[in-house]
Amino acid sequence: MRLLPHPATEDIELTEVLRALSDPVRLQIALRLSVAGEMNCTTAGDDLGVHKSTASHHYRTLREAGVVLTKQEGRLKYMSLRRADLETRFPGLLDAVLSAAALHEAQAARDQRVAADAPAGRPSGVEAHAPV
Amino acid sequence: MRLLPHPATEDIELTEVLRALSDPVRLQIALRLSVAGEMNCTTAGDDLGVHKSTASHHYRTLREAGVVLTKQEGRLKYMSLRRADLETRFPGLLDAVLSAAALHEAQAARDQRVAADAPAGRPSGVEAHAPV
DNA sequence: CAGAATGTTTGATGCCCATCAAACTGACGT
DNA sequence: ACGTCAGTTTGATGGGCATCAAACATTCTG
Repeated sequence: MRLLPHPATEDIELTEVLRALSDPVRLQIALRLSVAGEMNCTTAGDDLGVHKSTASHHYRTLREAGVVLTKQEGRLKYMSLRRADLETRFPGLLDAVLSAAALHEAQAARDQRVAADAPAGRPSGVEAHAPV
Repeated sequence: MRLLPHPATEDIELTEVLRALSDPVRLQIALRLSVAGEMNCTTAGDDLGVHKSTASHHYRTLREAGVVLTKQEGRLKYMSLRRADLETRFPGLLDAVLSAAALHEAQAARDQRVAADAPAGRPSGVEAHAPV
């Protein structure tokens, strides 16, 4: 079992983590990892709608930002969130991001069902602006 | 007193917010706003080390992402964090980011003092890796 | 050993972004 | 009106990033 190169906990940078999580595909990967714990890359990347080389690029970005830990076992690679390290360095951050992402995903799924039920309906209350 | 165009609370997107805060300059602006409350752009952008047009670009990015609210009063523009809106949409997120940024900034300042005291010293414990 | 499975690496492409400089706009003071 | 102040807009530039396709490396299996 080999470990790929990762940044040390104290070298994880806030802006890098935020940038890593600001991509929809990578956020989705992180969300899946938070639900399923350890996953291999194929499982994590299934149905992401991107080419496998693109997914591989995202795995690397997440790893180099310090968001995930990757270890190789045989011909498979397993990723997991660096929960403890991130909690040490940026308390509450990962949970806040993942909770928000989970809610957002649930809402998106709801919107899609509504759109399927009433394809010509209004766009789900987006016109009710109240920016102040 | 005029209000500039902003996204509605329910239209603020997580990935946009994360991307907006993943730039060091914008994170610094957000941090200043969190300490000082409402600020005009000149005050907020002082000593950021970027050209005023670059700063203006960052103000717009923060506004369009839904992070700040901008209102114009005479020839000045005042920005403030959309704390309540962000808390509604992404509970705990902004506080986690700002706390982490504040700590990180304090650490950076400490590192700089240490570097000034011992310019040829070791690079402040970076060699103590413990990635597992 | 041959072949399949699991990712990674290497171009190539197109887009977006951070930055600066210079011109511009809108409001205020004299 | 004239000049100034505060900030925006408009190129221009350079760099990075997301994506795909194709070739590659490594490991397991028949």
